[in-house]
Amino acid sequence: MPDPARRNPAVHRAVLDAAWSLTADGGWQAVSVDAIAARAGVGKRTVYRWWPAGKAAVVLEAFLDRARAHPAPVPGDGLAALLRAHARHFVDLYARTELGRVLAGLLGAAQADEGAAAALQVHFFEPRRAPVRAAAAACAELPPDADVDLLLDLVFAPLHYRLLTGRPVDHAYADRVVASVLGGFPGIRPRASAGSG
Amino acid sequence: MPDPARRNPAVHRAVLDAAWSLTADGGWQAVSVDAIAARAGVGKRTVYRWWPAGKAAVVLEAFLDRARAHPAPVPGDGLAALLRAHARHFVDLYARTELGRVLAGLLGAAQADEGAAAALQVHFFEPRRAPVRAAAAACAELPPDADVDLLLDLVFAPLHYRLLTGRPVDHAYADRVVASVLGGFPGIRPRASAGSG
Amino acid sequence: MPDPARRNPAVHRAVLDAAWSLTADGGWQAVSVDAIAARAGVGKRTVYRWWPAGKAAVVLEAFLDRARAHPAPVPGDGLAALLRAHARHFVDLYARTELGRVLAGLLGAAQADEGAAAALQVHFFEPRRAPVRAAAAACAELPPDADVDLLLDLVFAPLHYRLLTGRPVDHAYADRVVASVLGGFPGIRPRASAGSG
Amino acid sequence: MPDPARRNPAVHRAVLDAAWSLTADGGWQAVSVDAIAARAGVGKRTVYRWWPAGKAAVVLEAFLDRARAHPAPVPGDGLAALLRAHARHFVDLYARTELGRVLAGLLGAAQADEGAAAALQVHFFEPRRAPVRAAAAACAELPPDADVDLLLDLVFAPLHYRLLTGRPVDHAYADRVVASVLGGFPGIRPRASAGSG
DNA sequence: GTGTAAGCGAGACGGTACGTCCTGTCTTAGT
DNA sequence: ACTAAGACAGGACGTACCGTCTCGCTTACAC
Repeated sequence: MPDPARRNPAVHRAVLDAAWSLTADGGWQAVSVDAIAARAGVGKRTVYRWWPAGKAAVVLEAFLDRARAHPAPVPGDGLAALLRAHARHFVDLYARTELGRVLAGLLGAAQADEGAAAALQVHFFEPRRAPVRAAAAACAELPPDADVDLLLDLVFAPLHYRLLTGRPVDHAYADRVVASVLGGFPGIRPRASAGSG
Repeated sequence: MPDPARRNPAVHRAVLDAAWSLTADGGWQAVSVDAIAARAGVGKRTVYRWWPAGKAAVVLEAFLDRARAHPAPVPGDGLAALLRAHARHFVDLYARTELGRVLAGLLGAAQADEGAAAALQVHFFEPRRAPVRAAAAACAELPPDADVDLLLDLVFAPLHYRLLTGRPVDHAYADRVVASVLGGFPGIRPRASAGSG
Repeated sequence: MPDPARRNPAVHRAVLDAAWSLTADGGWQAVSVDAIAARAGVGKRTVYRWWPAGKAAVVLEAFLDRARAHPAPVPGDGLAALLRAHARHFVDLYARTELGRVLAGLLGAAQADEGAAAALQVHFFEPRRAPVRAAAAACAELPPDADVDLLLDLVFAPLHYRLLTGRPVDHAYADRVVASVLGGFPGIRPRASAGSG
Repeated sequence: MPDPARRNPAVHRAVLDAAWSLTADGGWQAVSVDAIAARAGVGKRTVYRWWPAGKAAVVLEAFLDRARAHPAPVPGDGLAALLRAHARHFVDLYARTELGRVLAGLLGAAQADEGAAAALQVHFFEPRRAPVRAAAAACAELPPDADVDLLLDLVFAPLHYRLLTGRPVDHAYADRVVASVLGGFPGIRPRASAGSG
C-alpha cells in the first residue's frame, strides 16, 4: 500500500484523463491498462500501484471525476419537485452525455468483478442516494415510517433499467415515472369486484 | 452459414451443458470459449460454427434453456394479481437460483457488446414482456390509452435494479413494488400548499 | 507438449530468422521474446509453445542452424593435422563471424540458467567434441589409455577462453596452442636441479 | 561523480554483504539492485551512486572482497611448481567454494555487458595474471622470448572452461594440465611417417 | 456403392491484454 | 551533501483468451 502523500498529482491527472479520453473515443472495450498507460505516458506499474484493481477502478475514478462537474440540482419545494429534479438530473447526465455509456460499462463490469461492484456501490450509488434519501425523508408529505429506499428504487430503477437495456430516456419519461410513483399509475379504474352487486 | 439440419444434437447439448456447468462453478468470468470447448469435449471451431458471437451467445442459450424449465405463472384475476404473480415469478427465478447471477452477467456483457445486447433483447426481454404486456392491456382496470410499457418498467425495473446492484430481492419487496405502482407510494399526504392560509 | 507433426514449418523458420537477425543487429541483449515474435510476425504464445525455455532456446537453435552451414573440416593425416584443422575451424567460425558473439552470449546466459546450460551441452558441445574425440582416439600417435577428453580441453579451452574474455583469436594462436599441447611448451629448458651436483 | 571521501563505510559494507548473501542464497539470478538495496537497508540511489554500472559491479566488488581472503600461494622453486601451485589455488577457490558460481555468473554477465567485461578484465583477470606472469618470466627454464601469456592461457583456460561448462575440476586435473603443457601431452608417439620405408 | 461435402475433435496460429518484475533516474524528507 | 525510501517510465516476462485457420477423421447425402 503506497503512501498517498508521495503520489505525483500530474501522473494522477494524466492517468484519469487518458482513461477518460480512451473511453470517449472507443467505449468501454477500447480501454485497457496498457492503453491507459501508453496514452498517459506512464508505466503500467504506476497504474497498478494506485489502482490495484485495474481498469475498472481507473475508469470509475475518471467517471466520478467527470460526474462531479455536474452538481446535483437544487429543487423547489415538495417531494414531487425533489424527485422530479433528481430524475431529470439523471437524464441530463447519463442520457445526454457519454457518462451514460460509461456508467453502463461500469455496471456491466461490476457483474463480473466483486471489487468493482463494491467500489461502485460505495463511491457512486451510495453517495448519490444519501442526499436524496435525506431530503425525501425530511418532506412533510412522507409518513415517518415510509420506506424511503423503496421510494428511491421506484424512481431511479426505471431510469437505470432503460439505460442498461439501451432504450431512450428523457425528461418526459422521468416526469411520468415520478408522477406514477407518487400518485399511482394514472387512470387505473377500480376493478368491478366479484362482490359488487 | 452452416446447415442446421446437419447439426449434431449431442454436440449442441454438450456445449450448453458445459457452458452452464462452468457458469455454475465459477460464475461468469470462469466461462470462456476455450473452457466450454474443453469441458464439452468439442473443438472450438464447432462452438464458433453454431454460436459465431462467442461465449455470450452460448451462455445466453444455456440460460434460456434453463429458464424454460420454469414456466410463467397463471395468475388470478385482475391487474394487481397479474403483476404480483409475474413479479414473484421473477424473484423465484432470479433471486433464488443461479439464474440470477447469470442474467446479471449477461446484462453486464451486453454493456460492452452490441450483439449480446441485441440478442438479450430479442430472445429474453421481449419474449418475457410481450405476454405480460398483452395480459395487462386486456385488464379492464387499465384505460385504453395507458402506457403499458411504462407500467412494466415501473414494476420490473426495481427488481432488475436490485439484482444488478447486488441487493436482496424477495416476495415482500415485489409485492410492495406492485402495490406502490398501482396505488401510489403508500402514506403520501397532500402537501400543505403555499396558498392554503 | 505440443505435437511436432502439427508444427508449421514456415513459422519455425520465421522465428529462427527473426532471432538471428535481432542477434546480428543488436547483440544478445537486443533479443527478447517480444522482439522475436514481433519481427517474425508471430504470437508470443507460439514462441513459448515450441521453445518453452524462452529466448535462450530460440537463439541456441538459430545459432546451431547457422553453424550447420559450416561443416567441420576434413583434416589431413595425423593427430597434429587433425587438431590444427579443428582449432582453425573454430577460429574461422567463432572469431571471424557473428557466431562468436552469439556463442559467448549463450554461454553467458547458461551461467544463470540451468536449462540453457544443459541444452548447450547436449546440442552444441557434445556433438562438436564427439567426432573430434573419436578421430583423435583413432590416431596411432595416441597411446590407448590416453585421456582424450583432457587433450580436447587443452586445445579448445584456450580458444573459448580468449573468446569469452574478449581477446583476439587467430590461426597463428590456434597453431601455437596445438603445437604446445602436443610437443610441450616450446623452449623449456630443464631446470638446473638443486641435487644435480 | 560523488566524492569518495564522503562515502559512508558502513553503507559500503552493508551493500557488499547484502550482494554476497543474496548470491549465496539464490545464485546470480537472485541478485537485483532492488534486492541488494532492500537487504542492505539502503536506498537504490545509493547503490547507483557508488556502483553506477549496477548489479554486476556490486557483485564483482563483493566477489573480489571475498576472494581477497584467500591469498595467492607461495610456491616452491621452478616453473612447474609455480604453475601447479596457482592451478591448485584456482581449484581451491573456485571449484570448492561458492566463489566459482559467482565467477561464472560474472563472466556470463560480461558477455552481454561491455562495462562488466572491462571491469572483470581490469579488476580480476589482469591482477591475477600479472604476478604469475612475472614469476614465470623470472624462471630460468623459460627462454627470454617465450610467450608467457600463451603459457598462462594454456594452464588457466582449461580450468575456466570446465568451470563454465559445469564440469568438475580438481587438483588431479590441474596437475595433469600443468604437466601436459610443460612436457607435452603424455605418451605421444612420433607418427610413422609416409617415407619411413 | 461411392464420392464428396459437410460436421467434428484437436489444436496451432496472430493478436491483445493481463499483472509482475527489474532497471536506472528522479524526488522528497531526514540527518 | 549523503542517505532511506520509494515513485516513476520503460520494457520484458510468461499466461489467458480471442477468433481464425488447418489438419484428419467420420458421417451422410447425392450420384
